Amino acid sequence: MKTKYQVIADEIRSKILSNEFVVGKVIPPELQLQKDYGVSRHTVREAIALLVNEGFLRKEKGSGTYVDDSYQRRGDGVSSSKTIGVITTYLSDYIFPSIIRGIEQKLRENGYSLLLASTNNDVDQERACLEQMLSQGVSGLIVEPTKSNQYNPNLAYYLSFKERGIPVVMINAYYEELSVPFICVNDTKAGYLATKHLFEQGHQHLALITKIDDLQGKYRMKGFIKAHEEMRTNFDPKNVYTYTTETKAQVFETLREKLAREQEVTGIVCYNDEVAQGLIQALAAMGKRVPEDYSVIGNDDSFLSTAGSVKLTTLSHPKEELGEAAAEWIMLAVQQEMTGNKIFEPELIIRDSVKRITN
Amino acid sequence: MKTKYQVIADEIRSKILSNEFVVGKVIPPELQLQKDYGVSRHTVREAIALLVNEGFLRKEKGSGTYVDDSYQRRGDGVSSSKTIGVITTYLSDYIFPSIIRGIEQKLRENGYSLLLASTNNDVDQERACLEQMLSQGVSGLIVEPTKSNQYNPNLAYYLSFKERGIPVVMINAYYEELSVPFICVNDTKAGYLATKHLFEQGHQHLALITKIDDLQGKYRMKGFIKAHEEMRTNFDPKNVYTYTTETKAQVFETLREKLAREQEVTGIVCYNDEVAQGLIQALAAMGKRVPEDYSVIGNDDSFLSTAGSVKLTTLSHPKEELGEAAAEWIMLAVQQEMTGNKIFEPELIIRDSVKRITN
DNA sequence: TTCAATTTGTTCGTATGTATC
DNA sequence: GGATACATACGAACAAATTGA
Repeated sequence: MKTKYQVIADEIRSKILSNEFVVGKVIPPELQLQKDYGVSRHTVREAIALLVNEGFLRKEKGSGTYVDDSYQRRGDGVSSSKTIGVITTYLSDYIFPSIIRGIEQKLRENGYSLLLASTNNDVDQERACLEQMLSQGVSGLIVEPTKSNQYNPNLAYYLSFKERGIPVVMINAYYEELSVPFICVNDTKAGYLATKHLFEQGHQHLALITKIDDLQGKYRMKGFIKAHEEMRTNFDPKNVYTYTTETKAQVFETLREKLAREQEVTGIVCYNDEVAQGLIQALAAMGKRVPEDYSVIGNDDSFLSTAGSVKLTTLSHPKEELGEAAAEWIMLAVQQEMTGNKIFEPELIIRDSVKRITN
Repeated sequence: MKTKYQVIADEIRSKILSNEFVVGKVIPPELQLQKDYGVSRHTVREAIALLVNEGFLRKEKGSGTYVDDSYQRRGDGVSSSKTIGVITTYLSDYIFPSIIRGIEQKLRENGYSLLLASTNNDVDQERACLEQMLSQGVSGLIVEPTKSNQYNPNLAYYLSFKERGIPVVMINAYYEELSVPFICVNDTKAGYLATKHLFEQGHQHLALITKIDDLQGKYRMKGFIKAHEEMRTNFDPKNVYTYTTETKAQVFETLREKLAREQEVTGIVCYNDEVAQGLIQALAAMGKRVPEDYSVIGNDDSFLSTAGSVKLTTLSHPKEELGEAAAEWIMLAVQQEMTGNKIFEPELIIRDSVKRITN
């Protein structure tokens, strides 16, 4: 269990790293902190002593306790000169290993080191990762945002990087509230191409399964809608099934019931290959086959698209290439050479999960 | 005027420097010093805290306060940096993402950072990685050895870590020339269990495909041989097919010719699931089916074992758990608490790629 | 310049928790 | 298990430096 003074020290450290306590300014006096945290002055002093030792604070008798930044230029962390931080949601799943591989490869070729952390798509863990990167003094940061379509409580940390002149680039998605450069796939187009392909194969009533806690899901839905508009077709909002990281496990249960009632639907656009393969299994459990009974289309061209019993029609994703692009971007940015956003265009990859329908 | 605790600290420091308090020995406990100097315990603790900070003393809870000599090598690598280097052969392939995930998870939970690099199983790249880790000043290193069964030209670097007091632990394999602690799977047993299972299912003539540039392949072969000895059966050395990282691509070509000539062989033990799935595809191209024509057994229980058309009978691998164990080991080692090697025992996982033969 | 308020520094006392031998 | 030794936490008092009225 953490001791009181450690907890208080952690909180103060967080406030420093998120720029709530600004470098060079005083923090509240001991008496105030004592009241704030409901502890004795001794305990507050222990916490402060810890942070002074770490180089986050500096005390001046009679005046106050000031925020210091000497922790950055101590031989403590890694030699910050050529270290790039990488924060992703997941490490071992899906296409993430490929992206990380692309980043690592490129960085090491150029003599940079890679400091890695993952958030498991949880904002509290994201905060911990950001604090880690700030204390380690990385010279650049590549981030895949956590829950990019929800309000993010860690924006202060990102601003903190900006104020310290540490470049940040986002991959796969970005926080719309924040003007941070990004390297993404054109997800609207991906959703559009998937939907259009099903229309072209003669499907008239489509469903969509999409994730709505991240921006990719939102944009893929946007493409789904755009294709409908272009076809001058209306779609039934009931046929849009949404889920989040937390409800992922239950999505197929609710879907089975609903799909049984919607007899018209013949084509289903999926958020990604993982969902598409899950859907195919769920359909199989209902006695429905792909592509005979339903046409299904995935996204990301992951190993899952060719791993299951049905080879998925899907959309391409740059993976390694995206990782390499992010690495190159950040290395340029560290040398003060800023470049613009980069957007990869997805392409349709036709395999076996879509059937042509003729009326 | 000097404060009381400064005076006391000065006296204790003098006693250390004049060898009255000998390096490595305990100094009198707080209660005693309190009486000696006629002050409160708190004052004694202030004095001791000062000296601990200067590196003259080291406190051990429940035991005592010891004289330390770390003040002599200050500014050196003794710093409390909390960065662990991780070097693996591959990042995005096979079971490696899971292992890395296990390491990352555990390290971050405990406030450590992870510096990542990969060698692509190439010793030159391994050297670059090791140099990077040394210059970054990591406080511990987790390594999956590159070509562990071949002479390694980078042993000097590993010795360099040892000299600097930076703990190193190897995972999956180790360099036999080097006495470095390791966390591995019992690969001999894995090979043995696989072979034994085929015997038990009635197969009498077995082949082995194994990788011989790493130790795992060597040990898995050892298990293969051990099972034969136990069965008092001879095996034909012609039926042992070996490959290396560089010849991996061609292994199935040579195998197809040879297997066509060896009519007796009905069961094949594979180095891992990747090879097993490749074999199944190569056999399919010859018009042979698994398990009807050949029984095949994989290793590592990777996602590949259930991804293909045939679900593989294989052997378990701890993956995440191994990563976590490595992380825990290195964190203990950084705190000078050394523990021994750890060996995970594999278990047989029966799926569909082995057929029972009756004569 | 002085003075009072504020803030950190030093020192005492006491009680309880927890690791080690 | 019990004694020892360090760890955490509370409370109180006065000292010393700074700040701003």
